[in-house]
Amino acid sequence: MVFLNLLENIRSKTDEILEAKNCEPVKFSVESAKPGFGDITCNVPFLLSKQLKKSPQEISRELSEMYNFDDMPQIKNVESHPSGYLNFSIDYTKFNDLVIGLSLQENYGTLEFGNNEKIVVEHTSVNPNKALHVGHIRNIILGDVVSKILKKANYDVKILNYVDDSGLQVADIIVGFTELGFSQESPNNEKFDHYCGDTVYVKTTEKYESDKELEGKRHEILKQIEDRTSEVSKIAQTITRKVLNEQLKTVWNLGVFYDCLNFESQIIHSKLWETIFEKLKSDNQIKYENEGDNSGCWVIPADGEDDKILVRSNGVATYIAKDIPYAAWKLGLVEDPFHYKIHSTQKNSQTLYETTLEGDNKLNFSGSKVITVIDNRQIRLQKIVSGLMAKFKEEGAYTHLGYESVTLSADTVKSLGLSVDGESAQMSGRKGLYVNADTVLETLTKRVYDESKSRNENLSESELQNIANIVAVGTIRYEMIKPDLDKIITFDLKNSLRLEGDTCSYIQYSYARASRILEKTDVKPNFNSAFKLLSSEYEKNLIKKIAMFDVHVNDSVNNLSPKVIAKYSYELAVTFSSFYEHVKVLASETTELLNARLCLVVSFQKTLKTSLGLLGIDAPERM
RNA sequence: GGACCCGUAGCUCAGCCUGGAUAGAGCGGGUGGCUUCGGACCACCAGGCCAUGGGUUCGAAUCCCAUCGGGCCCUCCA
Repeated sequence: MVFLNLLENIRSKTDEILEAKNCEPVKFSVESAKPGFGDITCNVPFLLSKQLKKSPQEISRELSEMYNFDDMPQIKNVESHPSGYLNFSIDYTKFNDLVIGLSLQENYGTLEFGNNEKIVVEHTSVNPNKALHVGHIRNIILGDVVSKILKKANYDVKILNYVDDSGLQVADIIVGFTELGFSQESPNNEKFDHYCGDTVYVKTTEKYESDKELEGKRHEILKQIEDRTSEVSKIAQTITRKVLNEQLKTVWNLGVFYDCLNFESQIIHSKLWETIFEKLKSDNQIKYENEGDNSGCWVIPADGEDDKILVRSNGVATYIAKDIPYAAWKLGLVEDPFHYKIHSTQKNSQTLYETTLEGDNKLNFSGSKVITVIDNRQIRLQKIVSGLMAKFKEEGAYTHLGYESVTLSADTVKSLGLSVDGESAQMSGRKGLYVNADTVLETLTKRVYDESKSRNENLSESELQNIANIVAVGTIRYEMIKPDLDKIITFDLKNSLRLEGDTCSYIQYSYARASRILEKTDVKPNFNSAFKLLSSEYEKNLIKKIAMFDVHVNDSVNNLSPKVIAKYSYELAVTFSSFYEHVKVLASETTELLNARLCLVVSFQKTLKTSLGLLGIDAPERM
């Protein structure tokens, strides 16, 4: 910890001063100051104004006299600003050594939040009947980055992907295969998930319009899928597995990996629901309706809303009745009915497990906390689930990490050969209104490849491919993480190809430039030296930005907010770019200064790499 | 009808959780900058009644209420 420590020390010093003055405790802030107002700022004079019946300015003056930084050499002084703030200045002649030293450590920015507590993150959870589209990417990347941030905060994170292999959407493509005669092999080597989504699913649901009898078939098929011994169920198993495996390839290409796949069909089969159902009844969490619209149903009350039906009058459980046992399983509230077997070895060579009802291999993928990443359209249901879990466990044990959906811009819709009313449109699998994740990644990779090739004459084919991949994946990730969770992302194919300004490639470029500096000199940075020579504004700004990494990690963990790290990475890159432009490292006047600056460049690189690493983005040496 | 989310520069957004100094970026527009580490860059200019109206407060883009505009959810569908 660097900056957080500094803030914490100033805070406790301030607390001591307030105590000495016999003040009532107040909740004041100590935070990094805006440029021109010192380095660190505290607003406590404003908050004491009423209590002490003095102006903030007066209090500020009084307090500023009472600080003593003998045990905090990194703080130079504190000044009382005419506005009333207390502004602290950093003594960079001391601060530099501390920051540069710590930034080299492997665990730089790591915080102790989790105590190695087990926490489950579930994300992706896409029906295995189609290819992933840009909307799914937001879910996947958010889930992945949140897991990485939690790991950085020392949680033991288990990542799950729930495979809904027995829903109506799956039944729809099975109808296509069994009733409409679609081939179970994709034509022309088309990726199987694309074939199922783009052709079978769209064509089948289209046919429902004109063929009501066919539409009735889907429910029949759905029933047969749920009977694991049926022929249809076996076809469904084969098809969904094939689609899932293609989906996983896409996900792996984005650098996302899981610990375990959970199949809905097995959850249904495991009778977990029956266990939970009894528990809900005996705990009086649900009630049986004898009259009214819901007569004959088991319902669960939702505050401020209509009751939600859990079990229909015909005795069949609704879909939310699948979510509840699964949530309870994730929290380890029920005896684990599953065994585990290896599904595959992922692209990063990490083993991926899957649930199975056979075998005897026991593993544990539950956690004392659970985070479920699902878009905000499901917020109502997720509230019911988390409300129930709070009653079984404790408040906050089950968290729904929600986010707004991804829509398509009018231009992008038109490029798909479809029409729109407004400026954007919700994606729809049925209407074929979506952009596949693979398509986006391929288009972007090509774009980066061309760009990089035009800038580098002497790079080999494999180097270019590697750069294109790193930058393309980074760009998609960055664009998905950067906006607030509550903001709709309007995806525009053309706009997504931007590589200038506030983009991932800008950030990565700053890293590549740093690499060039280090490469062009024979001097090996010697960190066993003093860095007080780094005294220009550009150098101090960069050091301060490097130091503030932990502040942002802290913020992003506390608020489960990945975008904080995206913003920090960009700011760090901007600060370096300015330094790069104004401080000519290799033209340094003395060897001491050259060495100090080279060390700063290394420090920057390490910090940026770690920060980007939390976003799952690679930093290229050259691009 | 009920629930939730959004509204900040021409456009896309940050800041709002945790109220405080001069409301920040990027794109687009305008100007300047490579005989010096890579121009995917840097430096600068123009552009804002922070949707509207009330309230709380010494102080509101930020908290509360209402209104308007946009989105989304609310099936014995999954």
